[in-house]
Amino acid sequence: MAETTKKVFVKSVSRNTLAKQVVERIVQLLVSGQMKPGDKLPPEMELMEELEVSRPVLREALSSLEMLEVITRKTRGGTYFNNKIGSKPFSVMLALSVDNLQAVIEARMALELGLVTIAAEKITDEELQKLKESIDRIAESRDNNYGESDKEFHRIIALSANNEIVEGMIDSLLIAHNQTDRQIKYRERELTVEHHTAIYNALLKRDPHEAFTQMYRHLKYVREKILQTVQSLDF
Amino acid sequence: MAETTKKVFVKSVSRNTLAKQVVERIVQLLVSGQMKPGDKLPPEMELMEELEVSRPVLREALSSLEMLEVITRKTRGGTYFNNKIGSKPFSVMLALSVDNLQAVIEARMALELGLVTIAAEKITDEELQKLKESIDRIAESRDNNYGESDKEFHRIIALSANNEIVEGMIDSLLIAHNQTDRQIKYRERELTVEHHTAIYNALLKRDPHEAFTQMYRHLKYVREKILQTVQSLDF
DNA sequence: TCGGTATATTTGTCTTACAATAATTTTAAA
DNA sequence: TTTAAAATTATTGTAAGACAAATATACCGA
Repeated sequence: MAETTKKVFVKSVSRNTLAKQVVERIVQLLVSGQMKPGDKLPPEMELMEELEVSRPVLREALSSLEMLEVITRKTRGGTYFNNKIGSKPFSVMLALSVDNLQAVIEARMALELGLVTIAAEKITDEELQKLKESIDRIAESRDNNYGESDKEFHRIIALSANNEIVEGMIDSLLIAHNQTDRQIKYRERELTVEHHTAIYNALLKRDPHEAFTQMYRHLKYVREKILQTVQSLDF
Repeated sequence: MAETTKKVFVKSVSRNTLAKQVVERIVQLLVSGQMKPGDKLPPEMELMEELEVSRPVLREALSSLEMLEVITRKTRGGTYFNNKIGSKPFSVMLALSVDNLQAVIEARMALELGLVTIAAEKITDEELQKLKESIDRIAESRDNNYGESDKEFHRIIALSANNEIVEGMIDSLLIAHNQTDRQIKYRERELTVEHHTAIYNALLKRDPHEAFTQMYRHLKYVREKILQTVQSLDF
């Protein structure tokens, strides 16, 4: 408590609240390797002393980290670093882009094009099997309400890339244009099945280029379809 | 203050703190279209009343939203919704994956493969010009210290896709394996220039497939190089 | 050994007070 | 009248302390 001769010099670009500094210091525990994902953090009382901040400030920092899904807190159970990146932060952030449908679609495009390429390198036989089943479900659907199976198809591919960082983002993006998706009147089932099958076959051959090519064709179609539909709704 | 007969029924999967609920409600203002990016939020006092929570709880929620770069706060200036998704949240979250270099690289791969494809549809002449300059800087560098120009090349392409959602993520990813990047002893300048030039030419032709192909070739090389290097350091 | 009960630890929420910042208004000078 | 300086005030930032709620742990009895 004696001296407080620090904190003088960085008056950096974006305002530095105490809570932000605390977040930064806690994150550094991971970056510097002092703590690892899954580790338990000290209780708030200890952290307050160690970091020399009041409880509200500390709690603002911890709340933020919890919202970012970097930590998990449980009453009486303590606070732990999570093991991998979560998906909710993305959906929250995506709220800023709700009125920019094109950005959402193209973000999804960008991700899926990359992921299908990597998936072609890695996909397992079981995943291929599940892919096939999701195609069959679409083909057999009598009504035109196969939206869930459609999403499932894309989700399986994303997961096949087996990348913990990007996994969460896909879901948020797929969900994001759910609303629009639902408004597409003519679901052209046969075309969807044809596209999906082509992608599936490319993955079966473990051919990254072909997988990319087929996915690109498919997503260009989806993009056009969605943007068309929205346009006709807005004007 | 009279009755408090609500909040009874959802005891959902992940524990619902008041702060989280407040975040959700504020985000809904955007999703429902009641408020738009750039809009000013009511001062804390009003929000407390409206949402019927104490100030610390409200402030935990606002802190979280600020950390997610969904809002910006300024002392005495008020609180505003931001206009687009930011990049810092990603770098914070990435802290959980510091020890998973492969995931970082492949996340970058996935994103860049998709982005270069979309960039090929959209890139402007000015951006092409800047790309060419960044290649020249690498070619002319006498030492082997062209890391910045290298990153610049990839950054320009990412920005050319002109997608506000993905923009932020690339920076975080490029920075993330900066450390490793720096440890690569043999920077094979000529090969880098050759790869970059091939990508540039594809973009010049606005050829998405060719752009993808060349970027894939390049990134496969980068991935192998980095993983090799790290392996030789760790063991 | 098992099952229930009590205890204590840890996170969750609220109230109040004051500090710091900067937008706004007022005042004074040119 | 315009401009610049100074005072005011609205708004966010930080702190302290108290109590509530939840539950992991220890304890006790059957």
